[in-house]
Amino acid sequence: MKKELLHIYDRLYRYFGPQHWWPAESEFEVVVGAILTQSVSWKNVETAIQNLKKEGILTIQGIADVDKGRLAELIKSTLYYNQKAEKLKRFCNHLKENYGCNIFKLFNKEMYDLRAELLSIKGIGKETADSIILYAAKKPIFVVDAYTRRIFHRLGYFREDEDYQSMQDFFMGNLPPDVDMFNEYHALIVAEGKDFCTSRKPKCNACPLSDICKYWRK
DNA sequence: GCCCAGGGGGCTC
DNA sequence: GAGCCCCATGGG
Repeated sequence: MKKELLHIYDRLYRYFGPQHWWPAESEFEVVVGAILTQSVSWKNVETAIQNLKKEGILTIQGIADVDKGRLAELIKSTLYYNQKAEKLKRFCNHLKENYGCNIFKLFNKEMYDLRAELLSIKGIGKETADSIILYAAKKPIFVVDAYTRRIFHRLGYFREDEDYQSMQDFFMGNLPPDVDMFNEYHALIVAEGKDFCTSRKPKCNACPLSDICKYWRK
């Protein structure tokens, strides 16, 4: 199993090349992006991040202090903007109240303590928490998402409705805990999902995994 | 006009 | 624990 997973990783890496995730200028910007990208394409997030930078409030203090309606306006491109404005404020207030706005004090925690604390903040679920842990805190947790489920279901590893935790356990139980590899693997899965393993009409003939995919047997 | 994109929470049973 | 609904932009 380990060899199979590493083989798939190698295939994707050779095809797509390094993905350079997470595109952000700071650890805090990763967190903001992780919340804003919930159920929306990254393009929409970039617009919002630029707005926050222009406004000069892409800081913990800045978001904690800005008017909630104003914040919602600035991130309007990211869908569910009212809820996301609340989420950003909740996270920043948590950092302000417990860590004096120093995100690294939070990130210094042991990985699973950090995960539990992130999950306790309303608006941060498993995928968002794990993205923060891997891409901002740089600890070796495997991020799972809808693409992961779809691709590995079609490859024959998961059921169509496989739950998050069992998918994460599967990867973490069969791969060495390597931050750089986990970083690339998740990003490569997203690239594969976007370009080939799409939900409606998968482009199987061009897919770098088609010859080992159960879904493509015609 | 439709569908879906780098989800999460809340509610019911 | 599963099954539903809500949130509410932008690109193809």
